[in-house]
Amino acid sequence: MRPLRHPKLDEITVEGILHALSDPIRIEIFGQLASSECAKNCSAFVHVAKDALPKSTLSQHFRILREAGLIHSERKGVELINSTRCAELKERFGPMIQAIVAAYARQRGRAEPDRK
Amino acid sequence: MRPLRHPKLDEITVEGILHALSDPIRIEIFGQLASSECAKNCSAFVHVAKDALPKSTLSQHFRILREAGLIHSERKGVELINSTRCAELKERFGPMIQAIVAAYARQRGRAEPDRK
DNA sequence: TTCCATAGTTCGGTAATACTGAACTAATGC
DNA sequence: GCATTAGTTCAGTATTACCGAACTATGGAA
Repeated sequence: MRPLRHPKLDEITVEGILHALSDPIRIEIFGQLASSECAKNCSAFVHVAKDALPKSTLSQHFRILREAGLIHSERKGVELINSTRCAELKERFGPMIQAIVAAYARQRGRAEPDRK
Repeated sequence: MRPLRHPKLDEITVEGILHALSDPIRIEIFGQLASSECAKNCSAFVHVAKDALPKSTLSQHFRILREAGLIHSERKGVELINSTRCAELKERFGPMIQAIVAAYARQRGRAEPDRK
């Protein structure tokens, strides 16, 4: 099992971030991680889509978020703990990421106005 | 030749915008359109990449930007005049788009600090 | 008009990415 | 040891992207 690759700050690009967040599942995962600000394992997101996600798919999505520099993943026993790198990213990408998450949250809000 | 498709405001999604801008060529095109705020034809962007772009490729990139709702294209004689839809997008996506363009401009700035 | 040049689009083949079931690895506990 | 849980890697298929060649649309010149 190859070690988890986390890019350095200066290897992170705008295009890479946009690509990572241009997938509905990934932006949903990142949005939830960013809003709750508490670390979560991968399996916590099995139901982000309407159909349960295969874990191989989920694993790829986390890899893409990680390699774009958006999240940090760390082994903790048998599971993987994921958290955002927002603090590190703040200076260079903070406003962009905040604006993206906010726009996505508003979009979700109007798509499902009757969430209980 | 099928007519140009411009999505309505409420058909435009965050993911769609991010996908359109997640390509280096497209974000460069959009950035230039947005910063100059003057409409340009497609061929004006043949040299956005270091190698000249085939026009079929360029055509696809403009289609993707258009169908994501980011630009408006209009036939004017033999050429296509492209401009951003920033005014329309302002309310729902303005801060996000501004932040993306700004982050990308800064990134370019540090990649080529010696532009003359 | 017909012909030609210019600006983009569409088509088709190939190359690169993405999805996901099955097999595998790593850590924990019995 | 064996079983369980959490996630990764592999491999086959499916989708998407790139780009040369052929095509379409407009405007001007002969």
